[in-house]
Amino acid sequence: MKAAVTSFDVARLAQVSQSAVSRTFTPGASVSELTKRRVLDAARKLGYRPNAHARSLITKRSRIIGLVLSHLENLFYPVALERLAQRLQNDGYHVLLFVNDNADADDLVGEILQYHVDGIVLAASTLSSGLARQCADASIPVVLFNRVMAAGSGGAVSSVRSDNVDGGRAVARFLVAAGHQRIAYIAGNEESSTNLERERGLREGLAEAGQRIWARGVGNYSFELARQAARELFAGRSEKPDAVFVASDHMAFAVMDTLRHELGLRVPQDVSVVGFDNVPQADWGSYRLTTVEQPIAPMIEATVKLLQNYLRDDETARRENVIVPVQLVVRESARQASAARVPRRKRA
Amino acid sequence: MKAAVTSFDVARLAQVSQSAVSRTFTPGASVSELTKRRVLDAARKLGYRPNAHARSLITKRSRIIGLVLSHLENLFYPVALERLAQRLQNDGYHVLLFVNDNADADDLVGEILQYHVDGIVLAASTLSSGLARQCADASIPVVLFNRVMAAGSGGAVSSVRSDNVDGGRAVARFLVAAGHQRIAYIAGNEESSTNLERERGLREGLAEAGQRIWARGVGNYSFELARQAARELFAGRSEKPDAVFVASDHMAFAVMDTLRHELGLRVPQDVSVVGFDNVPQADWGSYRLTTVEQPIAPMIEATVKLLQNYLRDDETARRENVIVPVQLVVRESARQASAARVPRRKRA
DNA sequence: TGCGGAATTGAATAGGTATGCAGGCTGAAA
DNA sequence: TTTCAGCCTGCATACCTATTCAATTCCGCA
Repeated sequence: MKAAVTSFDVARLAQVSQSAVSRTFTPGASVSELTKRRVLDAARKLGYRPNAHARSLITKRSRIIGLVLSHLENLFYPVALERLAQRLQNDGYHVLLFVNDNADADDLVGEILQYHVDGIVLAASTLSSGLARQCADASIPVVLFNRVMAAGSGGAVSSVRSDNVDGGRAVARFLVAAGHQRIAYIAGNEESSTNLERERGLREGLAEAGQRIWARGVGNYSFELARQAARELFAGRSEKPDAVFVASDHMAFAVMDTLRHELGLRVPQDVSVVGFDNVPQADWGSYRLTTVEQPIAPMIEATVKLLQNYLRDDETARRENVIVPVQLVVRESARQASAARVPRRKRA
Repeated sequence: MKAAVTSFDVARLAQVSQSAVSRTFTPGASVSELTKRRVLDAARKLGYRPNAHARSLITKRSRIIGLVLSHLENLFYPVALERLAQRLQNDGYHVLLFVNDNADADDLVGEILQYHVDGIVLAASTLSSGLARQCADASIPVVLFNRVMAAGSGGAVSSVRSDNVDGGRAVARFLVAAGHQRIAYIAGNEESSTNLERERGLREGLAEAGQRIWARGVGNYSFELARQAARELFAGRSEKPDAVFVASDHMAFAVMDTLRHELGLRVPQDVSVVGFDNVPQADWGSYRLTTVEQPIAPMIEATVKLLQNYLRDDETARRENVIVPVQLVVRESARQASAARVPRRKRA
């Protein structure tokens, strides 16, 4: 096993000092063209690369962003992950990934902190206020992606999310306009901010028309539980819902499959189904799901901006809550208002 | 901005030497219960965590695995990623993630090497032989996941993949047994080992029955291109294929949607469709896709084992190519042999 | 030719931890 | 009581790089 090649090895071969080597690899440092070239030559011959650990030890910048993720089976997250990683790579940052299927991420964040990351993005769980304060103390920006912290649990945690309330409201209006009378809701994780906000929006929107949520099930953002919820909503009732708003596309697919292939109902003729997220599959021919789009690109952009502002201004830009506007994408899984018929959105 | 808390701070508060602090956090080191407790107390009060960079600088072990990924929109990869990350976390390793949509990963691996990772998993692209040798020189194990290096391009690179040839052969036999006469193939990326092997298996299996691939399209593992390929295969021909083997589930969904909702064909009555991967969606009611299962759990297990063996034995366990057996999962997207009818596989 | 300022350069040090080494302590065996 | 092994402990050092500071070189200009 060869010993790792260090800047001293390169310096010796290039007949310069170690400082010169370091400066060659530090953008903006003062080195002449000549020595820079000799250093780069020697470095290439030896296969030298600066040691990121030693570097971040002294710079106090690791150029690593910690990312906590879960629900990878819901395409929304892989797609967001891909965008975020790409975006950060372009800025010279790297992603240290943690997958967490438990409730809270405290222990994981503990591990992340060992790496003295430059920032943390939480797209899975939320954070205890203790850990949040610890991150603030260490001047590490934390951004909650697609979720928000329970009020009162202080700490300097920012968040980026889409306008869930407005999305829910838009769905309510859309369904009411189409003449639906018995609108059901299938919830995600009951405690999650996304679910609470979407349901609130739905309720408010229905209230405008003097309606209420006619029936309710819980899918907990899981495919299987959403199937189960759909069965229960439609089984052994004299009157069944005539529309279902499902808190995520991923669950909406489960609901559509169950309605069509298990309960023999037609979508949208017998039941309208509307989802939330607009994942790629929503556009697929088998579903053509009407849904609320969470615009990933702006959400990622906002996330990166929050991190960078914090790193630049150091301490000023704290605790900002960005809300990105959403848009209803109308496809064919839900009945449309017959009066003013909207032209069908063309398929991509 | 508070200065980071170091082992010296903890030592001072706990009235011990810095060595004692270090030993407290080094499993198996020689510390008495008493001092250990005092150190842990002090550490908790100060919120101290060992600095991973400094640690890996001296240990020469970063406990980081570099992972290069792409095609996140194909659920096979997110699911594999989730499993791998979980598995490594349990062993105290962490994943440094790189997303790459270009052809080769050389520049990315260059960046990875800066972090002196303990291992590299490539699930996206493959490696130039130059970089491969450089990794070998640095004693960094490299495992190709779900792909294999072109023969001849030496270097100590291991690989884990499923038995693609056998899978292709199984599909051929299954389709032939069902009486299909005009079997088409829709390829993935033409140069990828997965595609080459799956197509070879199909060809061999058909040859057993005196058949050949009746028609062929290329989807390049993309949803949109697979749609396109399906259109071309079925448009303006007097005779159309009566079965299609698609090189990945992800493309197979596109093909099914196009056949059913655009070309008005019934699956499986008019055309049989078979995929490869067995991603979760294959079990969904709208597709019920007959497909070849790539068993993720064993593949992940093999990957981790390869890495660990290398790290343990240091230099011995190199260049091993693991092939995991596959299995045909029969659902309803393909016609079945009428003679010996197989009982339909129950839905999960 | 001489001079001042700018541009480069090298020596030395810091950053936070693990670990070899030697000394101190305890307890048990003799 | 003496001796010796076995634990613990602290000191000092190494890991690899970025950066400060002082010294040196370079260049144009008078």
